[in-house]
Amino acid sequence: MGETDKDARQRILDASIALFSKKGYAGAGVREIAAEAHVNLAMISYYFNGKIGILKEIIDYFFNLYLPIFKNVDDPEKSPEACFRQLVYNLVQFIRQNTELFLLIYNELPLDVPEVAELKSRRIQELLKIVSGLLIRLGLNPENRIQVAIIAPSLISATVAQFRLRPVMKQVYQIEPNDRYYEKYVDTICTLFLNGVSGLK
Amino acid sequence: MGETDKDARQRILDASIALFSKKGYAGAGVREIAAEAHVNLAMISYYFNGKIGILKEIIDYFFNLYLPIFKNVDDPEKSPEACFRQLVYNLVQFIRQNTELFLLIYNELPLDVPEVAELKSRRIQELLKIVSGLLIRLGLNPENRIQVAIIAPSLISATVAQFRLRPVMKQVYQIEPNDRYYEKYVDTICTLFLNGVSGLK
Amino acid sequence: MGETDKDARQRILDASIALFSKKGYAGAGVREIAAEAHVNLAMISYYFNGKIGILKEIIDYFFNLYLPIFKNVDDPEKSPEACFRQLVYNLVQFIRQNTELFLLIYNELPLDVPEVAELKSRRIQELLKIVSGLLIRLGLNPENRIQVAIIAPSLISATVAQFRLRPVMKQVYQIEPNDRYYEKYVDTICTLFLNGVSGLK
Amino acid sequence: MGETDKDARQRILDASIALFSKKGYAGAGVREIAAEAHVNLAMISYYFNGKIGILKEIIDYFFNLYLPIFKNVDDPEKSPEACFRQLVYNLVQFIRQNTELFLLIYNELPLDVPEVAELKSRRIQELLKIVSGLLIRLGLNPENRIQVAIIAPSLISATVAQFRLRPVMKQVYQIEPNDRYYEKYVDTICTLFLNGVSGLK
DNA sequence: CATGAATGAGAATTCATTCAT
DNA sequence: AATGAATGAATTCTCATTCAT
Repeated sequence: MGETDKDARQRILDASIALFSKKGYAGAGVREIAAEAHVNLAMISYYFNGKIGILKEIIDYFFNLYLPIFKNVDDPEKSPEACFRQLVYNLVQFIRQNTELFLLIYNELPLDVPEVAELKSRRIQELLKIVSGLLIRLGLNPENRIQVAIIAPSLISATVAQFRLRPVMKQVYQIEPNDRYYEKYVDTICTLFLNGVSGLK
Repeated sequence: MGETDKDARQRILDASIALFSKKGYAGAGVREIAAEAHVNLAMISYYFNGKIGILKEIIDYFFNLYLPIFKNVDDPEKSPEACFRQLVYNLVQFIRQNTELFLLIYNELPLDVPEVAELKSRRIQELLKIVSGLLIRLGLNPENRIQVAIIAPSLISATVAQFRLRPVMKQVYQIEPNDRYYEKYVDTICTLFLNGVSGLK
Repeated sequence: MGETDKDARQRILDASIALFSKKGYAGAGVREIAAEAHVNLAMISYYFNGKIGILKEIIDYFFNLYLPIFKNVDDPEKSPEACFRQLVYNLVQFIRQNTELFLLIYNELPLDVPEVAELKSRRIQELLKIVSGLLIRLGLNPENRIQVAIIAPSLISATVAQFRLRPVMKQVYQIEPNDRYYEKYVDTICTLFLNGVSGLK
Repeated sequence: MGETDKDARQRILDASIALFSKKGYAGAGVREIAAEAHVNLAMISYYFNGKIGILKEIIDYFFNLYLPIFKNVDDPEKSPEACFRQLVYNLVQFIRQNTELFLLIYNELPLDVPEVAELKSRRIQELLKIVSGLLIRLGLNPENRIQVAIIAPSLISATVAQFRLRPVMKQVYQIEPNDRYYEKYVDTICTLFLNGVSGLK
């Protein structure tokens, strides 16, 4: 009984992530989700108290996975550069493994869905503080708030850019997104930002 | 009569850009748009053949404004660095002046709206080719497709990141987005990328 | 000026007959009609006081053409059989020359369009009385109201059946609807009914 | 639960038949149907996938009732005349018991509703082939395709004519459509066609 | 006469949710 | 826990008509 329960719940979450990611929260319907999850329509309200409940749960689920990535790279034994490289590597790995989930959050972030506005805002602030702290430990001047404010989100946006455009990238650049590619990817982003930040110091 | 015509059409477009930008294409309703534009509901179908027609027109309108930005910075008289700085400056100016329009396109880009899929794909490819060409003229190795493929979208995403998060940025970093701020902004992004790219060569 | 006027009016009528015939009165829209007639939408109200006005005019136009067919075959010089054959011949010729108009009236007849109910009813009664008189002159017993009541509409329905099913008839029976075919058609219907009526006497 | 289901579905079908028959498919609205069926508006899409789905179902329902009438009269024990009389009798009985359904199909047949065009065409061809076979077994020359092609649809149209004009018939001929009337009706049509066909042989 | 814009009512459909079972 | 039916609001779109020019 518990088994079936958990299954259905999870199937709804999985289907929602896939569909919200593809069509946006507003663009995907509960019927669609129920069909994709092989679940009766009414189960969505039963488990999540409506469509918005799914989104709330996804947001929480996401940040609980996502924030640790940034917390775990702060290793005093390693050089700041190594920490930074580790962060970008972890970030790319995370996005590769949770592409739909990540894009869904990234795309919905700036959209106005009143019911989750507060929730989103709180989580993003948490995140930005962590990233900022990290950049300062990498050598940026903490007095120069603007610099930090610019580079922190830029880093994440720059990293995610590939994944947002994946379908187009394949066509335009004939890229095959395999392990080797993402190795180069991490390396390029790291070099770009590490050299860039050096120049700013 | 021509006056009224242009007015109503334009008001619909303006309202749509504002609302699509805020709530996403799927999240904004035609009633809302009509109300915001002070226009009768039926005028939307009259002028644009339905909601999707507005989006198509917006996409075309956007790219017709946007692409020239990239085409116009290729001045042989100037150094590559100057060209690059000019590009980022123009880009930031453009986004500042068309924030909602820009964010709307940026956010809708990866979403699946079958009726405009082809249109979007075609325009993005156009864009990526131009930006890639620009980066190569700036010194990146054209043989190294992957590098170009990574940096081109990263540059744009990094630049737009501020605008996507503007409401949060104010709270977290106490930033006042005025002329002076954007001057620094352009400078920071340019230095970051120019130094970064140097490191990659 | 009068020229253009008359032209536009007539084009609206022609387009309406074609479209009403194809899609029914309710199924055809005024925009469609205006487009087909190469006329501005507002002209329909101008000339006909709205969509229903077109239908009224068509009904009148039709019966003013149609009723004389039945009146003109009552020639005392000819035998009743010859008169009957003349009637069916004229009827088939009329339908061939005004197929769309005829089918439109035939199909709309039983439908409930309150605004023209009275008009239709009056015209059909006129018609039925004429046909009944004709059948009596052909030898049917006028006392036997039921017989007349059955045969009069049957004759017309039987005659029009071909035209209603024309697209299907071609496929099923490989019929080519040319002059020769309609000669046989008239002959068959006449023989069928004349022999049939003889048997009933 | 099965009860309620079947009831609502059936009530929608019944109401649709009544209204489509009265006003035509295009002239009747789903709101009207839902009201007449005492059903929530959304149930129409729920059960039939929209208005057109009702029509499709009605067409199928009709022909599944209607075709057997023609198949079941081919009794080798009886004379061809007896078979023919049986057919007309069955046909009239069927139309009396399903007047609205029959008229609806008859009236919509020639109208252009793209979504059901193929469906209609297929069913009518089925029907015509059966009726043609029947007429040939009744003595018509199978070589004379045109004769068969004319008489088959004429028979049905002649038979249905009364029902189409029922409101007018009452006024013009003071007919009371009771059992005795329809007995005479069947007899008249049969004599008419049997004598008529004899004359053609 | 003719036009394009505008209107408001109504069309069909879809939405997320709820209910009884 | 799970279902299918049902609901009512809201969706987009189309309708016939009218108006100012």
